[in-house]
Amino acid sequence: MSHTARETIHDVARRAKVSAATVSRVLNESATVAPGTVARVRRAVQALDFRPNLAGRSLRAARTRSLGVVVPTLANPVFAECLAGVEAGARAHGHTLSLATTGYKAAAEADAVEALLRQRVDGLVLTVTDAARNRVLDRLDRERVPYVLVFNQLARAERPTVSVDNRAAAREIVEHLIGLGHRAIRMLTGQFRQSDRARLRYRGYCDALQAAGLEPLPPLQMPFLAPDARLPLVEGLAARPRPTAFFCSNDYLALTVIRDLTALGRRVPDDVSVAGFDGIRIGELTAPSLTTVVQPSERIGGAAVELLLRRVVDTGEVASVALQHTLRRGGSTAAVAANPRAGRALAVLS
Amino acid sequence: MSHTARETIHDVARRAKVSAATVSRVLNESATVAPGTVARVRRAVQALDFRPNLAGRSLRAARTRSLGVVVPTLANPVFAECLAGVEAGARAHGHTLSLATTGYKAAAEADAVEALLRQRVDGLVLTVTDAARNRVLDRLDRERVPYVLVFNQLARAERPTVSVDNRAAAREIVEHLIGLGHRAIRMLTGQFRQSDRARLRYRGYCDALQAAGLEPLPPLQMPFLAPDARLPLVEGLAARPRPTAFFCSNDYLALTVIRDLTALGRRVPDDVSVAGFDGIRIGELTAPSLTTVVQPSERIGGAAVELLLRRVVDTGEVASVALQHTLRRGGSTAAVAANPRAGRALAVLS
DNA sequence: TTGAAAGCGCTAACAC
DNA sequence: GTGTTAGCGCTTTCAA
Repeated sequence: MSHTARETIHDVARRAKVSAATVSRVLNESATVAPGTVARVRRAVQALDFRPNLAGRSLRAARTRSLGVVVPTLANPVFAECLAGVEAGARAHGHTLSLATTGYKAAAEADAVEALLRQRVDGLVLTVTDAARNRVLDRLDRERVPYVLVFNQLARAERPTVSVDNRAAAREIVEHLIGLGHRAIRMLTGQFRQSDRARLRYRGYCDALQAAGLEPLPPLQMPFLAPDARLPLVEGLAARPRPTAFFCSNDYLALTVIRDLTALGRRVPDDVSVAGFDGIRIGELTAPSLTTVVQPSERIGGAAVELLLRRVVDTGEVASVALQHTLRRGGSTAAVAANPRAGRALAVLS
Repeated sequence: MSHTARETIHDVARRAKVSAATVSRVLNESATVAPGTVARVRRAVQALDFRPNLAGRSLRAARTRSLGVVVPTLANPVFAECLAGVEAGARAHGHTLSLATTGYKAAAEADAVEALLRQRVDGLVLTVTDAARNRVLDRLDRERVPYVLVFNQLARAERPTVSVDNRAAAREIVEHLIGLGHRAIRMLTGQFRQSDRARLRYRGYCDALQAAGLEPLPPLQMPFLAPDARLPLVEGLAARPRPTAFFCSNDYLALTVIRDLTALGRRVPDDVSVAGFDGIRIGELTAPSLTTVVQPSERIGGAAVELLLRRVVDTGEVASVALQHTLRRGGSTAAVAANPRAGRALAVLS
């Protein structure tokens, strides 16, 4: 054993000349204890520097006052921001947090959840690749483990989620691009298989184009963090009609794409416009700031914790929360002149 | 209780017609068990979908196979990147992770550590405001709790740390600025009280200026996330000599400063140069990319876990690791012409 | 190679 | 109000 063995509740009891049960009552304020006794116990706790062992407590009490969080990656700040919200919420409610990441892999999702359940977390906050068909979530349902999905969104609210309206939001930002005069707009996403959000956002993209009487183009799917991630982009640039704008399924991808476009000799926003989705804080700091859909990621995390701890979840009623998104009209989106020459957007900062 | 009670090790034992002790031995591979018995036990585990309760295990075994992480904030991606490294390391070693953030507040540091110790984590990875004089760390030392500091750096390696050589790295980046022709270079930092790293980096700044025969200027300290954070910057711009470059104690601050400078009508890098410290990934994606010192943040987190789990830490020998930094020469740092007119840097992209 | 028994630290049920 | 008792689920002696 590495660190020194600590006093137990019995040591405190002995010193305060009470029973262990009474110490427990004082510590948890779980029953009325005579003021004098409380004082003696508190003094003993202080004197011995007593630190309750939560393993003992949770074994007996069958709850841990801990929550588990499962997100695909921390490399994308949108998840870090959400995590910050979850952490603050958990702390506000006196709960601790266990964290696992999955790298967008379904097998890793199962492992992460399993590890968290062995710890007997009181609930889970997670973002999964596909919320609609998901063995892990099916299991959680069967075992009645309270959980809330964040960012994931379901058609008929089959599971508890906290998200924005992805489809409507995507439609809005693409309509914004269309409003700027763009006609050839292409969507760039991660692997659809890995993100139900991306699929919804693609539908929003289609909605916007169709409403404007334009033909939606197939999405360009990029691999997650792959070295040759630039290839699909080169294809996209070569395709006809020559795109004047790219709508990316998330901000992190959008920033990468802007960098790659620049490296390929295209000027953003002068030659081509790029819009994102997420509203990560860093996107505000680029100049001009990234045009995007802003999700309240931190509040999404906080709301998930509220749902979980208010026990709204395991009373059987599925509570799905849709939070409001906003648009950020950054300067990175160039307006296209009324009749742009094909493949060349005029640089008019919006 | 919310979720259904699960089978215990005794249920498995009964089904496999062995004792609980034998099941434990199979699960932990802690003793040789007859092959036939192993098979029967494994089958029973499968059939019952047995999930060991880690609370029971840790109570008895006096170890949890969990690590605690304490960082100031997740809003700054440098900590998220480090956390990703810690998480991957912990997972690779079969450990789970508990997370707490402190908002750079010493009181919150104490609370976070206390909560983690009640969980009896096997070790801690943390970034504190001040590693040299720190009651919480003193306590951890006294109680022989294994821990490793990340990013914090100490003069005489009094405590185990993983960091870059902050002073030398800061000196290098400032020398880079000087090499570009800058003479009036001002340092912008968060509150010194909240970051020993910032103090070391200021010394590196001073080193560079003095070596070049220039007079170091006092640092401009900005409050963490305060709404009036722009004020010190306005002062800084007004001061004489008029600065042509700012060295920021971290990238997140640098990006904020670039945004604020732009809002104040200064063009970066044309009118004024800005350099950062950290090398957060997003900084690469801005155009032109942020000039900065790159710390291997993810590797720092991973190395901390290695130190912790290799038990290098609690064998008494303090192991401090200095990892190599690199410079990223972004385009955001303008070179100053040989004899710049006062307060006006010429826009020559480096 | 396996089982029986004890106990890790805590709290809930019951008695007084 | 407070103490006694029992036991949460697991591992670790010890004995066979």
